[in-house]
Amino acid sequence: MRRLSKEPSKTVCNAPLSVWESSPFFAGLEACSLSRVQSAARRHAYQAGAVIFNEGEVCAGFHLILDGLVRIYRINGEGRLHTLSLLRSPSSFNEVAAADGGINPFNAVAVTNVVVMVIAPDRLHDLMAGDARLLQNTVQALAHVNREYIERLEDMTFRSIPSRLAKLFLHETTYADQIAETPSQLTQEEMASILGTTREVVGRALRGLLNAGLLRKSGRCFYIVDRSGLEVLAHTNVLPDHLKACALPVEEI
Amino acid sequence: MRRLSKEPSKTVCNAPLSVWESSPFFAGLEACSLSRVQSAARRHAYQAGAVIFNEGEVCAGFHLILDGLVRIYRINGEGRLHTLSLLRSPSSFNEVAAADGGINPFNAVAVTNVVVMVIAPDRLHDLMAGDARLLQNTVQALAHVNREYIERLEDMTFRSIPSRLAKLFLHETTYADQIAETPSQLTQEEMASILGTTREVVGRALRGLLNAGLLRKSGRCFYIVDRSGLEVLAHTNVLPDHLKACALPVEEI
DNA sequence: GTTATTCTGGAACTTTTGTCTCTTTTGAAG
DNA sequence: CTTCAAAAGAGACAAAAGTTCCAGAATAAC
Repeated sequence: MRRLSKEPSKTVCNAPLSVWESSPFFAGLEACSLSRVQSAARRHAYQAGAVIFNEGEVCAGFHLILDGLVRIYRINGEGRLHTLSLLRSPSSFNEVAAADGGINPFNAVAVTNVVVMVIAPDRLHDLMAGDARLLQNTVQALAHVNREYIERLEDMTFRSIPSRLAKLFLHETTYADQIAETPSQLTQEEMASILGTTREVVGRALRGLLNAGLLRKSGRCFYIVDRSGLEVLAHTNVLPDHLKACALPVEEI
Repeated sequence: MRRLSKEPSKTVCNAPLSVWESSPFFAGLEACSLSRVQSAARRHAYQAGAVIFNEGEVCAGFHLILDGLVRIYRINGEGRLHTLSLLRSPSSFNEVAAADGGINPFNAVAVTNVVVMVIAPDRLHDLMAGDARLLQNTVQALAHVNREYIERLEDMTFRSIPSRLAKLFLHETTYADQIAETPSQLTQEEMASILGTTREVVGRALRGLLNAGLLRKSGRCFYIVDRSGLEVLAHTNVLPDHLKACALPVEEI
């Protein structure tokens, strides 16, 4: 995880209001309403690596990222980790538990040093009761994450790993809002945890995409060579015919 | 799909109001508000097999099932079908598109003859604007489906097919609200489309569960023999050690 | 009843993914 | 510049899932 940049972004602290306004959750609120929201929020800071909250615990509330990178993930019995998203400012998370007051549906850790604003579920309910626009925004935001999960579910159900990887590089729809780093910055381990597989498998798939001429590599970074080829792979689950020969291991050509 | 019962349920028509009241979406609304909602809804009837709406089309609105069985599904490029849920009264569907006014995120077809009440997204927005409780309910409902999708996503990411099958039989959390038929009534084809795999693979997994003594079969119906064994399998992804020998093909014992 | 259709059982095989192991490369820290 | 740890490359193998095929059983239609 070395290559996820550890430097805090500088832009935020100069204009803290803009973070609130640029979050779809608080977009379009009247000034007085927004300041009520802001005074209901508590500031929390976490060191790199620190746990923000765990899955299954009583609702940790709504979190808005001011600074830093946050990993949202689940972990299964065998210890395999599935990264649902990597988020940075002005993204928010845990809207679902904040909305229904239930347990946290996933884990959150600080990848870098992180600063978040937290609104407790009770406070959020009060705020929503007093501001129809905020409630509207919540509905919109929940609908949005919902669509993202449906998309992810279909990826896991139907798409091969090379196909998911192609999609990650294109960071289409599903990943666009969620993955904070460009794919070329991610380690293979990191990609594997996003795609729900292992490092070795990602490595193999990357070699395939290189051989097929869809990507090229410079140092450890990958760059897109053939965007339309990646799109075909992402959408159809198979390499286009005219690229198949290139994708074969060298000795079989 | 023969074995999904085609008989309409009888209970509904006698007390149409109760369907509205028993839907979490409309629970707790004041009488006048509820009747406003009801007058905003339009009744649609579909014959068995008829398309209710398609994925990607402009929002078909909020649907509340009065009678019959509805399949919610997605389909991929190669024609494989993933059944997201099988719903009957008083379930509702397409809340997400109704809430954000976007395109339908999935397909819906009538498995049996179906009667639904449909509220157009604009009308729903007006209703929500005039009733805080309805808006609250919408938030709750969206949060709920969200949790279900996170759960399904993890199933697809981490669980083997025997494990998912065990979960289907227990119809835990995720499936409890969604799967209208008891698993023993579903055809293997149907189970496969729910689990995101093929009929043959389901058949193999079922034989495994039979051999392991977790299920027994009578005619074409399966019954649970060892609930705790199924739970272990559903949660850990592997058969408990003391059952492994039983699960081996006969000639290897 | 008989026939046709749908559903199931199951073998044999291919492909994909996961696992294990090892070496090599890279970049960061001293 | 050297040393070290993390990351990547890669082969060999195992396991799981998908595919193809055909035969037999159950149910619905006639």
